Amino acid sequence: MQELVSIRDVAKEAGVAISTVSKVLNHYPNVREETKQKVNAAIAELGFVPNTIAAALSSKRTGRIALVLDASRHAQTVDEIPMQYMIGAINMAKEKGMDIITVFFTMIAEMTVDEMVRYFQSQSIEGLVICGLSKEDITLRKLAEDGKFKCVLIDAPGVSDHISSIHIDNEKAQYEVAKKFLDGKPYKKILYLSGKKDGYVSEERLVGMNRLAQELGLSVLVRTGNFSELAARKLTMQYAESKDAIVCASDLMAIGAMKALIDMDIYRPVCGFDGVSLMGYAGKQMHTVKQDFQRIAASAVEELSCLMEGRSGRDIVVPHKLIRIKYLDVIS
Amino acid sequence: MQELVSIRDVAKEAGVAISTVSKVLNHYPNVREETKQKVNAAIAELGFVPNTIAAALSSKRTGRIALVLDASRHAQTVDEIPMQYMIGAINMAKEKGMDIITVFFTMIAEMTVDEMVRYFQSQSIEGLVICGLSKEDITLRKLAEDGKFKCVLIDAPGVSDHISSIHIDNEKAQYEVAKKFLDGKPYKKILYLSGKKDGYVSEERLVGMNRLAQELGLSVLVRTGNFSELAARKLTMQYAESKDAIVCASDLMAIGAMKALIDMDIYRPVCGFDGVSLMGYAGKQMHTVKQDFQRIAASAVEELSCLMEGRSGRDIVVPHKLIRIKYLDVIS
DNA sequence: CTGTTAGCGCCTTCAG
DNA sequence: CTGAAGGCGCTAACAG
Repeated sequence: MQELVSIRDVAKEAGVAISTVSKVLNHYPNVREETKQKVNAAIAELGFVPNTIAAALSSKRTGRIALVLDASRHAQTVDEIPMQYMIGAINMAKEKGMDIITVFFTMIAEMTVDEMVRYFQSQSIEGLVICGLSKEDITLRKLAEDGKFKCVLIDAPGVSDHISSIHIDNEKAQYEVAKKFLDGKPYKKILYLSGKKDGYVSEERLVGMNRLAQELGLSVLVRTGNFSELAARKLTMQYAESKDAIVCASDLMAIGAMKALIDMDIYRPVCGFDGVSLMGYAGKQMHTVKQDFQRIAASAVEELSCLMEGRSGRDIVVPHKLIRIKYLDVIS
Repeated sequence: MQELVSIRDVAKEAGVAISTVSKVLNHYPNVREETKQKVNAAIAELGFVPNTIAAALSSKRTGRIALVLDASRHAQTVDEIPMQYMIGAINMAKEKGMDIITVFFTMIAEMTVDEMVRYFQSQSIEGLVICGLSKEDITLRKLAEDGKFKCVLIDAPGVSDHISSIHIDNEKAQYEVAKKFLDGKPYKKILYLSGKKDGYVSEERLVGMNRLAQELGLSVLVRTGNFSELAARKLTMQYAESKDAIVCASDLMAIGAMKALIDMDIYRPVCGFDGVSLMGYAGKQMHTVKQDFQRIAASAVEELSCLMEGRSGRDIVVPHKLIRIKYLDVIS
């Protein structure tokens, strides 16, 4: 019902062999310019569309990858970050001529490593971009390390021959944004809302914060907010009164903190991390790191395509920016 | 590198013919329970994973669909609605054993109908779920009507033998939410921020609003906000002062209006439409229609799978709810 | 109810 | 540089 014209027809039309058409399709080197022209003319003439399914079956290379992400971890939030990842990844995949499907953590959460392998194999997936793998996701971690699939981890370590890692310099970013926020100000007693207890990025950010504290002689109370807006809200209500300012390891927690402060009817400056536009809706102008999630995901897909061509895994650090963000506006 | 065990091996292991294995795999009726057991045992034993690529090539049925959506139309917003669509669609696709890819309007915006057809054909796509097709998207509309692909349109009309439409009753929803918002209140002069000038859903919502106005004897000033937060902001600044209340055809416009009112330092009640959680961040409690975008997308995928099995297109109206929403909370 | 036999559309050695 | 031939893993008639 769909495919009417096949490589066979093109070959006939161009007066060449099937394999020759295949060769020009796949940009093989050894084809005379002249025949290439003929073939391309025939392709255009017939409106031929190569059948990727058949190509995949034959070549054993599907060019299919999966974007694995968490769309539910933060129950109370909007979905800006995963959406940005998707946009970046999907666009890059298209550019690279790869096929990409999206898989949510929840869809595979209950599976064993083996079941995951089968699931992805049955989909003919060759590579994975995994966003925000946490230390607790041991099954997924094993899947990555297992070696059946090439992997790019966003915001998680674990480079090997078939795994790359891509992330910002969290330590530096936290240091810088907090410094810009605090330096030269009289705020000395800081409430720092950290992410996860043993989270990869959380730990790095905490190191950055501590380094700054040392440097500026701050006293920092660290509390674990689990990247949760609600937890941040509660912690703020509990600890903020006696502090001068609040630094958060994520924008979402910054929003929770800020909303809490409003409800408490006290003012404390708040500093975020991520640069989501949702920040602009929270009320006032806020300092934050700006992560370009679209670009990060795009780079991840690019890296994955390299891995699939045989290159070895590597560690990629992408740059970040510092901004202040407010409703409908961004100030760099 | 991936598929080690094939249907052939299973057949050998089970001591049956290849086609028999295929039959149990595809749940054909005429297989003796006993042999079915044997085959399944062999499958489990060998950890066999059917290769969907080969199956698709052979059967000419790929079970692949595309979710086509707009992730950029409202430049200034977060991406809650498209994300909800994706989650609903992807989960249902998995449940139905279908393969789903996401395509953004921007990726195909410049294409002709023909190019779109080829693009989807090359991806072996058999059906499309198109979200928020507007009257201006004539190329995409033609693609849908062309008949090469089964289509389900979310929030756009156009039922035919191969096209279904799915949406809430916009007229009723707008009537109801505005009624709940206004009935029994002294607000008589209403500013109504409509969506698009000739938009499908916009027109219906406007009808609902007008019906209510008639009924309650309201005077309604209608202005077109294009579903834009910024436009709503401007219109509010321009017209709100002399009005008693503002009714908006989308949550995003409601937020724009509300933020404007705050900046103007006047108070006017605002009513929204959609029920996005972003509303909760905008400041105060707001009335709104609640659309369950996840369910809508899930139903769309389900409907598409029916279409692909040969059923004719139809018009599906899904129920909506009315809620009041505020930060981290929903009041029904 | 089960096995045999052609392909699906393309890629890929291998001769020519 | 080009063509012929043999699959990739599976499905779908058709025989048996």
